[in-house]
Amino acid sequence: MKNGDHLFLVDGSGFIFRAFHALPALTRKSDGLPVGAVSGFCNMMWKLLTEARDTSVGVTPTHLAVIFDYSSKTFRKDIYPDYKANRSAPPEELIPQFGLIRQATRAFNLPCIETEGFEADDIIATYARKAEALGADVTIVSSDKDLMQLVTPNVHMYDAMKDKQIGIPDVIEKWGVPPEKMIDLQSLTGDSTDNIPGIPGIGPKTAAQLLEEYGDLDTLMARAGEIKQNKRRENILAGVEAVKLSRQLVTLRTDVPLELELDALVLEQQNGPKLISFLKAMQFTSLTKRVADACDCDASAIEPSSITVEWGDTARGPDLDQKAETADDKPAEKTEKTQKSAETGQGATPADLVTSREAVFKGQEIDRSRYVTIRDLDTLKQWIAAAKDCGLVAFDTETTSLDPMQAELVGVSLALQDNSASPDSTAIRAAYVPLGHKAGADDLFSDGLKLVDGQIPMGAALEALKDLLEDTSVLKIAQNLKYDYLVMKRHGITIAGFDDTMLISYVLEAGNGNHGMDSLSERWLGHTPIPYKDVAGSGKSLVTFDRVDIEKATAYAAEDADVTLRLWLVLKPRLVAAGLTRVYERLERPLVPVLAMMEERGITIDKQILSRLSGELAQKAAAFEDEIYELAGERFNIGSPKQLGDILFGKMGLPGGSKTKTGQWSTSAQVLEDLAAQGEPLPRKIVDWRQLTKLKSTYTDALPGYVHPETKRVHTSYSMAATTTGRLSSSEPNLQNIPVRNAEGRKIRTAFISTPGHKLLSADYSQIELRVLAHVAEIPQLRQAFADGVDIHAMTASEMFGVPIEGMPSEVRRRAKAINFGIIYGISAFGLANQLSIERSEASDYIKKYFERFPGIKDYMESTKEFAREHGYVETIFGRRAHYPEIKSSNASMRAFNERAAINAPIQGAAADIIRRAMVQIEPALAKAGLGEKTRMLLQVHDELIFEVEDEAIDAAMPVIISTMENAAMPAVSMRVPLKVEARAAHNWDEAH
DNA sequence: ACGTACACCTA
DNA sequence: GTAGGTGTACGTC
Repeated sequence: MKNGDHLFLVDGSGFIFRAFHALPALTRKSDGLPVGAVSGFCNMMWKLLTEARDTSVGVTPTHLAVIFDYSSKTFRKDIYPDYKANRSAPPEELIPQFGLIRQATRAFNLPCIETEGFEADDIIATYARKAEALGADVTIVSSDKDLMQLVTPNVHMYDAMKDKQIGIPDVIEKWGVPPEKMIDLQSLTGDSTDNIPGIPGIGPKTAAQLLEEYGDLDTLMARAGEIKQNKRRENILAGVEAVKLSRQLVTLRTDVPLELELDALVLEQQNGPKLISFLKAMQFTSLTKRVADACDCDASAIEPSSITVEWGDTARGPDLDQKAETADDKPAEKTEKTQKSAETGQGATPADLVTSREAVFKGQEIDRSRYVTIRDLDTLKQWIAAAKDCGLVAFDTETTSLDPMQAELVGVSLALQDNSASPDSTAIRAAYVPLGHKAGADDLFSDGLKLVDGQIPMGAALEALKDLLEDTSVLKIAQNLKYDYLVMKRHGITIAGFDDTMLISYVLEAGNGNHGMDSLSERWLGHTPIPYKDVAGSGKSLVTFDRVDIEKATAYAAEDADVTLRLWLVLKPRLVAAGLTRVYERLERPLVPVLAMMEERGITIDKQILSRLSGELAQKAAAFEDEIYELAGERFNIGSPKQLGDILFGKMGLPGGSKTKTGQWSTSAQVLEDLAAQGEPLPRKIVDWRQLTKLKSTYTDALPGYVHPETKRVHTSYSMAATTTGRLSSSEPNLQNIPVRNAEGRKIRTAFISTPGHKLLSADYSQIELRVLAHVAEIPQLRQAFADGVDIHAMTASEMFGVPIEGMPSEVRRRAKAINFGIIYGISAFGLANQLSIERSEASDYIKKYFERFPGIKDYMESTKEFAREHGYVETIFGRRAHYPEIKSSNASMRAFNERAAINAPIQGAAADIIRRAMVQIEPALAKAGLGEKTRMLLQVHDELIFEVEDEAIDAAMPVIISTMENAAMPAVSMRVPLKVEARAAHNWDEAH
């Protein structure tokens, strides 16, 4: 930097607050995301960059930086713990804009500067003085009086909102003292917003007058005794210490360590498309147009960029910015021009919210006496209006069943931040709206159940709630929202614009405990919510929620909403601070409506097929029972491992293979197979009997019981937050473990059928986990094999054993296949030996050989373990984390187990991420192809998606589904290995698979 | 009535 | 060797 250069220093943090209050409250059209300050910032930056010369600044910048506050733990806080202590939390609408303005800065290709321990003002002061010393001119884009001490003949300030330059005369005019006396003046006056003490009774006018009279602060303090006014003299004499402290606080530091030198701030060429991409995402149409014109770009050809906000972009269609996202643009991570070290941030940043929110809510007593019951429509409407005003409401439903497909709505609860007391109040109010509480004897001798008086009619309440729940500009917060989503969907309401505290917790802490509301409440709020059984009883005395009296229900239900809101306030900033917003917004939140729809659709099963199968299985099992009793010489309960063990290893004296951890003889299939191999007839029959009875009890007998009385279909329930790796789980019934591996079991799949005029279409990823492994561990041979489409297990065998692929014995391939799977599972010699029924030493040799042939695998395993030990978690290529808190356990087997799991998680988890992405993208892709009504996704089985497709649409749907799935990793991650999907359609699941 | 162990189904 | 859920037996309360 040299004489004649002109450095612009933009006070980013100051601008945000100023713009927020000064400019109209603009929100993004599509989803109500508040963007007023962002808009003001972008307009100002564009103006500065393109026409600064024509404004009152009068010069064009050669260097420019945007400076932000980073840490609330500044050196001022060390000097004076109460510094900025009475500063309130920023308004909710401002919160998402802090991050957006940083993103805007990067979109403008400008350095975005923040340094831990210092405020933006100190950084600005340091740059300004350095530049000045080199002979450059400086313009500080800010109107903050705290910066006025920096003004000199070469350093000006610029109030962008008033388009007014501020020089020495302007400072004198405004404050009555020249810039170099601003420190003295501020030391006397103090600053109530920053909690800087100063002298009571002395404001800017008096301070200026005193400084004029005595020259400077030191002289004034030395001669304070001469002041005539009694009160003023006393105050000043009593405030010597306060003035000293204040002077320290208001004096800007000019020695901040700078990571970016002045020369690094040189103004670079604008990247038109990058900027337009951001502006389009913000939906700033007129500025987009101006920028496009100026840089001669075709804005319509540029995709909106991926932006990350703390909350509010809920209504964004799942594919809106999907196409423009890139793997390198992760949230809250360093970019090359961002100086940032870990730790907390300024009142505004997520990191600071993490600290402050936790401090407020952890252990804060929850006052249930404030909960209200809403019994009339007017009051409900008032609450809804208040919710709209806040833009934020916690919501919960109370129903008659845990199954959302069966549940009848009994009431809803709401919780709001109570802003009536003061704008930054952390008080929360919550209410319960009973809608379907019933009372009366439910027997033959009475009139039966009657609705309790004092409840809003269901229809009217739903109509009012619909207005709130479908309004994307109000963020609905729920715990396990998929449940409430389905319940409300069945009542004609499609919730839009939401956050789910369960999913936020899952993204933050998968692997650390569960994510149910009660445990989250204990963990984060130190509060135990009323147990459900205290309200509805348990066991024999259990009643459905509609029979709970309304007063009790209010305490329970309102508390749920209250706790949910508190959890959100505590957890949401953590998400941003941890850089996990993207995982949450891409892989979790958009899946909620998708899964809800899948659950609602269900799948048809043919009860007759199952019933016939059940009969066959019963007969076959009975035949085995006779033979078993014959061979055993007595009747016993074959299903009891204990009794079976006594027969086999006690009475019959067979050689016992192994014991279970409780000391019982193991009767596992493995042990029985071994005995059968020695020529014993009984164990084989036990194994076969078990298989038959397993199929009967778990599938053919149980499945018909899950057929919904009205839809006549089976509606599974997916859990989004059950696994550590990111996989879904399925229950009631579990449709992810329907038999497939042998002919007898596969018959059960034939009972899963399509409705007339449709077929079931099954599309599954081929070898997805090995492909992920090839990608993450960068194994050249594996990548090549997948690129060439060769048999991966045969290739492995060939590499390891030197056997040519042509004419390879199946046993050789089988071993290689087991090893490949073993690798994914975090191989151990013990496990592999078990799997292949070979000696440990032999398994050990295989593993050694494998590592020699594929050294990248060993590297991957070691580095993954190291990462897990260091961080306590591992990450998928999409950024999802899986936590292994026991990875450093002193128990060797526990430690080894955690290491294997940690090795597996990035592989299994990435595969899970990929299919999640596919699921989010698939319905829009089908809709775009005009197949939305004809193709319905029904089930997910980890690497497989099952659709029900109209016969005539199958040929069109199949390529859409295949390409969406094969490209699902893109563009977030560009896989170095192709993904392969195989699909087939048939009348039943067995033939389709 | 509820929790745990065992066995076994899936990817 | 990874990740799940469910049914049965059997213990405890």
